[in-house]
Amino acid sequence: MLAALFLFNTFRQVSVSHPPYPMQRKMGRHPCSDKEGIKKGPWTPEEDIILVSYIQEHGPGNWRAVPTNTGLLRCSKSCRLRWTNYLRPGIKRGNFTPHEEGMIIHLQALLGNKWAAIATYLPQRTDNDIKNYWNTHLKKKLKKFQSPLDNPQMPVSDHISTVPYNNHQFMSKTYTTHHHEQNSTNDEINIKNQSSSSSGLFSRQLSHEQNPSSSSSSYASSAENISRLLETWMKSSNRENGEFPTEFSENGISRFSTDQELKGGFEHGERMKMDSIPPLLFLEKWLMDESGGQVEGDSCMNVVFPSLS
DNA sequence: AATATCTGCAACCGCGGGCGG
DNA sequence: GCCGCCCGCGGTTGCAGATAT
Repeated sequence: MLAALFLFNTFRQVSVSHPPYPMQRKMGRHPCSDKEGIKKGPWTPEEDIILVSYIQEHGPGNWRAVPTNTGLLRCSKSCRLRWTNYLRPGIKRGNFTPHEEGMIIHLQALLGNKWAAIATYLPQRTDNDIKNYWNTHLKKKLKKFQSPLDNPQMPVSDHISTVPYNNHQFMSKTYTTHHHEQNSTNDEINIKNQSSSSSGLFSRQLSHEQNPSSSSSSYASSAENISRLLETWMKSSNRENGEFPTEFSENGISRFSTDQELKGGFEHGERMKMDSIPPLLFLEKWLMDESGGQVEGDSCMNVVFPSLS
């Protein structure tokens, strides 16, 4: 337990003095809060933990009260954004699959830049992620095949269905079929109605939406997000003083592809890569080792997030 | 190796809708 | 109906890292 407390306290200190996140930077104008003492820019792991702990206890919403009740020096808007775009349970990060790409392309063609509406069909992705992916990847891809779009006789969906996406000709079959069943003034409701009576991709997606396991306030999922932050710090600490185990595997599968990966860590101010970070199990294992087996499973979580116990 | 340019994406801003007083 | 507050959305910014020169 002492080791665990040491871990948490050290984490707090390290995250403040040597944040793995980039230092706070200036961004745009300052209306959300021109008030003194309101912090902006990237969130630190410490802030993330405070926010997640609070939301776990009180649930999301009433964002205005969050900064007051947590002591976070952030405006309510920033808290909400951090939660919905990053810390919220069930968020999938990393590369978009061809399936997801197809969904986005076709939904964008149908709905326009209604990212929130599009995101409802990709429950694991945030509207911000989808928007970013569209602006940085898909727009360019589609541009390459823009010449057919100059033909005004051709429906938009037909143009898009001609895009030679690697392995998902399924897009053409499924989506355009649905699209042709309706006129050009489709809206979200029409799509839902269609999908509910078909066995296509939309319906599969919708069935997921109707059983949104990810929408429940699953602490485990939320903890996974936070665990990423912790693990990054732990990697960094390991590099500096070597007091963490160099390998941990579960079910015979190594959590780290290489020793170098584990020891790599991040330089101060280096930007964090969220994709390649292993789960909370590493933290559990280390706490267990350090505590002689006294801290494990839920106890681990209680140590890291004492407010939840 | 040094510098310039490009890319990805977290976080910001302003606007508008919903709601209660 | 008006006002203020809260929240969600879409567009934009600016930095870090990657890539090109």
